[in-house]
Amino acid sequence: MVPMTPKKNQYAVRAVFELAKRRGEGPTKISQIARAQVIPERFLEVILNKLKRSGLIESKRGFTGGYSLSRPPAQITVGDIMRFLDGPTAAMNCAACTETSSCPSHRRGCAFSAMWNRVNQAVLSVYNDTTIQDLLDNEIHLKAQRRRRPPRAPARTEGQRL
Amino acid sequence: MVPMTPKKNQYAVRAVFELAKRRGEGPTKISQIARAQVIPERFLEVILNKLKRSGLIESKRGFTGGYSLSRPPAQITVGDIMRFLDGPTAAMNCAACTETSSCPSHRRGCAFSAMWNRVNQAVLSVYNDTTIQDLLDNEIHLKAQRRRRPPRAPARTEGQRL
DNA sequence: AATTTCTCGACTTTAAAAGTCGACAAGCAA
DNA sequence: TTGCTTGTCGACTTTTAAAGTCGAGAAATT
Repeated sequence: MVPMTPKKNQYAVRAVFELAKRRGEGPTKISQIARAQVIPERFLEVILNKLKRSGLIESKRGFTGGYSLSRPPAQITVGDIMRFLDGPTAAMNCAACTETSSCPSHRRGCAFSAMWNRVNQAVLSVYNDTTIQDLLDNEIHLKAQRRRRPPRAPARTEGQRL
Repeated sequence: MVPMTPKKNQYAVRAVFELAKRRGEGPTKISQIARAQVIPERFLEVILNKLKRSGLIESKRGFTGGYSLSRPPAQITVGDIMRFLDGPTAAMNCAACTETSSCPSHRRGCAFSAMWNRVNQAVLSVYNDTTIQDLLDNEIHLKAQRRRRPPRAPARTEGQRL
């Protein structure tokens, strides 16, 4: 129904999230992130390397090396990550109407373009409204919830918190 | 950035849209729809055949055969089409947290699940709020606009109308 | 009967995502 | 300065799902 977010993007968000969790502990190694977030290490390598060029994260080599966040989690949105990964190319294009040939009435926006734009905008809004700090806060809440209740009870309040 | 809606789904919407345009003219043949909407004919065959089982469209064989809409365009939403095509399976699953193994904190919703849910919900809302009639109305508006202006002028009011 | 159309399942192709690798460069520590 | 450890980089391979094709058959129509 809703097209799945690419794994690469998910990994990227999770990795940044993990860095946020460990902020202040000095650089975190790829291997640590990979283990904590269950991401294929060699693949994560590629992702982080690319992500570095966004300026969102920094790296250091050698024995005490690793990655670290370059700004506070509250100042990084999921949208920042997504936007960088997919480049400005894929930013605003309508699904059917960008390629001249595949859309019968492509001259000046077809009957569908408004809808595709609204979909894009809707997704973007969520991403841009969600900071890494928000995700961090979610985790804390969930942990507290888990501690308070008997283990393994089915989740009750799902999907409300940002 | 925003994952592209599958072509199959786009084709389906466009096909239903085309049927809506021709409502009242008797059954429309696959070949006609394919030509009008620039969809590979043999592929459209598969799509329409499947879509038929949703009850949204009807078919008739033989010389005067073809497809037709089974309800008024105002009573069909894009969501109806999407929901049927992807089945109830893909309906509500979070990107990373449905498979036990791929998400480190999968027990009762991870820090991310709320966000993925919000994305899903956002997209769904647009789809469910958009009827085929709405799309029809868009087309009429665009046509009128085109007639009123000198040809090939750049689009001005883009992405506002439903 | 002949033609036209949809029907159905199986099949092939294509493209992108996902994942891997080897060699190298930088930093630390003994 | 030698030898670890870590990130860097480009090229490569694998896997997967989407996209598209096909042939034979079944219902209508003339």
